[in-house]
Amino acid sequence: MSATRRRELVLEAATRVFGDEGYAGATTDKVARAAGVSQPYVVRIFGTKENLFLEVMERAGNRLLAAFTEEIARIDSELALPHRLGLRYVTMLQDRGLVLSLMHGFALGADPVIGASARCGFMNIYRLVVNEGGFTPAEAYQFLAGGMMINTMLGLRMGDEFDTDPDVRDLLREAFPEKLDVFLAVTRSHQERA
Amino acid sequence: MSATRRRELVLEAATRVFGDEGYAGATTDKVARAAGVSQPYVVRIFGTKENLFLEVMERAGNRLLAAFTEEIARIDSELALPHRLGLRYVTMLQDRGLVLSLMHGFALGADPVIGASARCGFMNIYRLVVNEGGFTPAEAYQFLAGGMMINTMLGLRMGDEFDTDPDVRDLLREAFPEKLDVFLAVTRSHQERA
DNA sequence: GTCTATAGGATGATAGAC
DNA sequence: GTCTATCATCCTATAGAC
Repeated sequence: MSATRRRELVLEAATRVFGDEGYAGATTDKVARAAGVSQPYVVRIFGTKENLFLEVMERAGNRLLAAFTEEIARIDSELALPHRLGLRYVTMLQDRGLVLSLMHGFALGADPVIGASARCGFMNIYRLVVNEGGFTPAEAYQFLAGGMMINTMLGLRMGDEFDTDPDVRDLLREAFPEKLDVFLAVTRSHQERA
Repeated sequence: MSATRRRELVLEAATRVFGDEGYAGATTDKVARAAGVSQPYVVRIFGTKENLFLEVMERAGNRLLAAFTEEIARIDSELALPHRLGLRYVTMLQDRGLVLSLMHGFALGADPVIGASARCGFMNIYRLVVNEGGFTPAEAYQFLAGGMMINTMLGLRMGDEFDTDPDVRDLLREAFPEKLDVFLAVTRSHQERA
């Protein structure tokens, strides 16, 4: 297999593993097994575990930027842009690890390397919606706050309790006015842990 | 020193360490040194590292519940309750590790033990503002979303970039309409990492 | 490109003394 | 109550073969 193709496969596996276990909790061995290669080979490709995580975060950030950019460019919709970006974001949760890896990175701001990268990635989204999407700072804040709430619902696997707790039902209905089905499909399908 | 007093000291230290490094990233040895005791003694008190983290999360959740309960009971203020709870929350950021430890827990929903505890703690806050504070589900969602956004700004140590990036300034002004000074004081003081 | 073998360094937990 | 000593495990990274 070509180096770039293998690289991409490992990045996808790493995104899932980091999303579930966090940076420190994930191991290069788990990533390797998820990707179907040997542990030393993962290290060989990315140099260090830290670097692998940085690439996972960068890739996730770029995917979000690309999707939002695409949505901003659309002119065939009657819906308001904040609304459309929200729907698009929920759709992207299907790549569960993508958002979860970012969330783990967002909590590691104290780390000089990971923190710097995470801050940069976050601000890139802010800048996009303000500069290209025409959001006011207040609108951008509102939009990002909704996103962080969604991240939290995903991180908590809150969908697991949708059927058993009526309060969870109420809260999730509020958080996902139109895309509740997508959220539930994403959250409830898997169950892991070493 | 009495067992309960020592226990509390270790819990405080653990809250700081877990907040900075996350569950897996933190070590019982770092907690021990932060508390000024030996590593085996930390394990002796709490049994396992997992159990220590659970107690840290529980303690943090209870502190939030207590503060919000107190604020709900107040009758001498003209400000609306959501506003007052928001201000109160920002004040509590001074215990930086408290909120950060919770945030790390919120991202570990895939873990059967930690996830269950984290979901429970989160829903306790939701239930409090709905049942005791009289929030509608929509108001509760709005309130919690703001909280998650604040957590993210704290986790990212966004305050570090307040002076160097005008976009960060705009965003933080939006996130902390009145308590920006408190947030900056909390975020900028420390810098660590093993 | 990809693997096996393994070095080297933590880390959580236990045993047992004081 | 609290420590020192230590074991067993795990994990990142390197060496080197195919």
